Amino acid sequence: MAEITLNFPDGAQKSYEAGIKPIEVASSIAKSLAKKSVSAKLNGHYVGMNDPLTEGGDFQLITTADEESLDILRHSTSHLLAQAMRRLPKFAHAHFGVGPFIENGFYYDTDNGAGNQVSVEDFPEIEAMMKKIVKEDLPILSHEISRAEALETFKDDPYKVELINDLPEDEPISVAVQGEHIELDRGGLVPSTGWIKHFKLVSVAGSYWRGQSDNAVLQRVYGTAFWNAEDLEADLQRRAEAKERDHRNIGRDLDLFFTSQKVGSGLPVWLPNGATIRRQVERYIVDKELANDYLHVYTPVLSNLNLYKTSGHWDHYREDMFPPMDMGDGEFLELRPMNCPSHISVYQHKPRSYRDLPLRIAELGMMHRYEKSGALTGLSRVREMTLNDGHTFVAPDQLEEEFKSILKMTMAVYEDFNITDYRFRLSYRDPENTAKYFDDDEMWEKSQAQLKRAMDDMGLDYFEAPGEAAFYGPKLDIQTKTALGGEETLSTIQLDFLLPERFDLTYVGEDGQDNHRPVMLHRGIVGTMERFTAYLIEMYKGAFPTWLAPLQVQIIPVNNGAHGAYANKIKQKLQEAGLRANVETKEAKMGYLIREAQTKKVPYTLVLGDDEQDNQTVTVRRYGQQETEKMSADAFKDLVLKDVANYSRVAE
RNA sequence: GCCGACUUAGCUCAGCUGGUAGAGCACCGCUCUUGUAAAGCGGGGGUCGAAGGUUCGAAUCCUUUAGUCGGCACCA
Repeated sequence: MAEITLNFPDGAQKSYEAGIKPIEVASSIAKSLAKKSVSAKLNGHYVGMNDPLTEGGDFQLITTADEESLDILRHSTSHLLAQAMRRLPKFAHAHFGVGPFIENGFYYDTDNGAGNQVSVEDFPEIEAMMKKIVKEDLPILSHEISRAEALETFKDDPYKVELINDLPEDEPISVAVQGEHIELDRGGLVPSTGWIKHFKLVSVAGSYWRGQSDNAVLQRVYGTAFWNAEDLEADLQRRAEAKERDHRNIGRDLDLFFTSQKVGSGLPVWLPNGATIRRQVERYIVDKELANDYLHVYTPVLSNLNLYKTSGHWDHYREDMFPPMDMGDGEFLELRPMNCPSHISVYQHKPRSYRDLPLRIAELGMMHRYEKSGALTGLSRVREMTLNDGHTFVAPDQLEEEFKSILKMTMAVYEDFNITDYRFRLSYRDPENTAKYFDDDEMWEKSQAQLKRAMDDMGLDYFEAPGEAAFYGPKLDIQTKTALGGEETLSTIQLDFLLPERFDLTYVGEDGQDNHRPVMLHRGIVGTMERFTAYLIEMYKGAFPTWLAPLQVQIIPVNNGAHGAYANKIKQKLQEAGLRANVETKEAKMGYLIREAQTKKVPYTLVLGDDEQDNQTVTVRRYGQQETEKMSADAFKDLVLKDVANYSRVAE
């Protein structure tokens, strides 16, 4: 029998008889290792623990201690789900799409025919069958098959047939078998169904086959799995707690904003509390921009449609714009979907010299987009929004430096908000589908390289995302995760060689010629006020830092009659210092009022009675704390002012 | 926009197979009136998302429609 040589990750080499299984290799090293080994990798490809090794090479065992093992578990759980559904009469003839692991679990796309879709009500029955199959502890074995065999095996599964037909000619096709169930599969599975003990089906939702909106919609069943019950329980708990962070719930509980059918879908109304938070953010960012040489302007939300025809927005986004208003005299007005053409008009208003550059125009610009109904979500996806928009016009040789300075300002803002969880994404055009983008290969190559070079210069980590560029150029997007786990763009810096061309922007160079073409940078730091506020709500779970809190100080007189006047005096003192304070006059027991101040997450609660009044002091209780502290009214004022001045930064 | 689920008082929700609406919190009133997470009693409030239909009778069944939610697609 032939021998094969395996190279282990620690550098060791060992020879085995060909046909040996990873489980046997593991046992030869240590019994305990065999017990916790989930799968193996040979030369970077998965091999099941019970599949024979026919060749040597770099060999690695994956154990339950490896992060990767969770992916394997979840991938296996998706197969288990499919097998269980097939065993139930109701789903015996269901067709299956793909069933991969994802970040927090797995999903499987199913098609049980219109009107018979799987629903959450079916979950208990499916889960019960899954558990039964786990008990059967069916071995999971993989092997290669020919294309013809594969097509024969999956002939009743049209989606699988499509997948097989789309595999490149030279790609080997493998399947995974567990009991009566067979899956088209590349590997990375647990040794047997008995390994899958702790799992849960989470939700089901429609989803286009292969992500193409002209394809059929399949029912995507989501689930998750863990190695032990505690982790599963903790994850389900996390999912439930994430809902408590949802800005839509907090927005209602704290009276921040509402949306209603009466006003219109996707058109949020900012209540006083929410408006206060927004106003603080707006004042903050405008001041920051002014300090960074931005020139703030006001431009109309409504403009001549031709502006957007020239810019290309009309061509690219007509479907997502509000219909133009026909004024009857040949003029068409459009609710602007973007502010760039307005700021370009500012640039064009008079001849520009190279000495003016970089020219930085900024505005809290309100824009309207007719977002598809299914996309609307609270404040994070709306039809009317105000963008923290800025456009910088630079000479081509100033581009990289300006890019870097914008990025520095952005990161300084993040520090003030104590935003630490973000990633840089370089968004390039999709090389497979260049039709959606401005057609100038050289421009794309050059600007994408410039972007990358600037990031490398600054020594920042990033990932590259083909297909995420704007139609006019590549961009740097700063990505974050929302409370509910969604990926979201917080800030963006976009390179634009196109619009200066389209609008024929020029500046007078040192040579006196007014034929030099500037480059534009589009940037948003705190994004739209709507989305950013939603983000803040979720990040702080409604417990806003003092500088943003709608109400900063709640004052509770022990007795309205006896201490009301003193309470009002303190309130006035605080208000004169620019703070937001309120005296509670409701007739209620103190415990009740204290509780209310805490549930409304007011940063500071003052209780004022005889003692305070006699000594001109206040008794302070901070949000989330039980202890109280007595201090002079002035000391308290200074304390809060200092807190406000610190923004959200981590206290020194 | 697509698929599915949901829509009952300001909020959270109950209301079995059709017999014309209920709780808690909130709100208002009264009683109580001095110290850190819910005092007691009483009251007002809903054409059950909307429109059509079936029925002697519809919150409940059917159709259409709107919105919300979960995803997908889209996201300048």
